[in-house]
Amino acid sequence: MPPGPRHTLSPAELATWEAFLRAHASIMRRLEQDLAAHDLTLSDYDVLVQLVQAPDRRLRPVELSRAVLLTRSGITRLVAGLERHGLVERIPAPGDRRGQLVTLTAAGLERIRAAGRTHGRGIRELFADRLDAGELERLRATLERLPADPAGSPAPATGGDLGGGAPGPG
Amino acid sequence: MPPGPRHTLSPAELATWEAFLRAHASIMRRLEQDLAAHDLTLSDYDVLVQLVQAPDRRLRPVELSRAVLLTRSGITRLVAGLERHGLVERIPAPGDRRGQLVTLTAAGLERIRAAGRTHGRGIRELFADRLDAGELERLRATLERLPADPAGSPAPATGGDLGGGAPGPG
DNA sequence: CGGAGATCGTTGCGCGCGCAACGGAGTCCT
DNA sequence: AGGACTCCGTTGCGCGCGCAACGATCTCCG
Repeated sequence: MPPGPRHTLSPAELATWEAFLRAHASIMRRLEQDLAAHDLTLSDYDVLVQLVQAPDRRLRPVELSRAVLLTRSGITRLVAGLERHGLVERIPAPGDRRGQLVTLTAAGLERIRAAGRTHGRGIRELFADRLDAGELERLRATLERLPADPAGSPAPATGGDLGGGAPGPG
Repeated sequence: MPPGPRHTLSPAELATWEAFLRAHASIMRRLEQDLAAHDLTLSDYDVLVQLVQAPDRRLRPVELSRAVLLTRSGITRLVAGLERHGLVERIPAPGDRRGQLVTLTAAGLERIRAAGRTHGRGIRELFADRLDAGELERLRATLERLPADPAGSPAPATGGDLGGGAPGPG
């Protein structure tokens, strides 16, 4: 009974898969701890990064939810927290009375810059600096053959709010 | 001002890092959905797998917490859920009146076998089958150069319960 | 033996987040 | 104009999980 699609993972496959999980878990935990020193979660960080990169440093919540791995409701509450801490402000969106614009404050800019240095250093220590140029490039090529879908199944154009959902990679 | 340790991530580094995050997020979401069809979370699955592999298919909760990415309190509640669904039983641990043994029931065994097929197929589709043997081996070698620490900083032998914590990779 | 300290499982609390549903507002089509 | 969809941000609810603290128990050592 030669090859054909197996129904078990080979030891090599299993070992690689486990190394993948292990590496991700360890790195993320460390990065999370690092950001905690700046009083930020990883999601906070992602959102603030989107804001610094945005034109005029302002974005609609729904755009944030598309750019980051969070639903609209998650964004609502996260932004509320950032606002309480004075890192962002919410102003009514010009030309759309439903929505608002989330804008980065000076304090927010300072915070994300400081956190960004920490975060960048962490990624280098835990990830980038451990791989040489060739390894890095091969890793990228390999990873890009794995799934990178933004969300679950696409949405049929049904009724109300239903839809493919917000969470896409960050 | 030639090389020296930079303070920014190069575009190549950033792209690889992002591919890493993206791949992990997409794959995990899919695997989670697959397991939901068996009414299990990823943590449920991990715990059940530990049990099938254990001698006599029974383990102490504290051993589960060491084997899996969960604290003792997480294990308590997760096992309570599994017990409610009849997948495990808890019996007093012989020789240690503090603790118990979590044992897999027939239903639990059946469930983990079915879920295991689904899960294995998912990992193959999303991960293993997308890489050829050489790629897989190189990926494993690369990933094993990244952190794989079980927990945060090691614990000084202080007082009471404090300690490096339970969560180790799963 | 007895006491100090460590370990086990549990529990109260809080956080982060998704899902579903809502009212208000925009858009499109007749 | 007006009705039907669609989209926006918010909110109530529930889940999963860590942290810290507790009582019960085990262990080690004088």
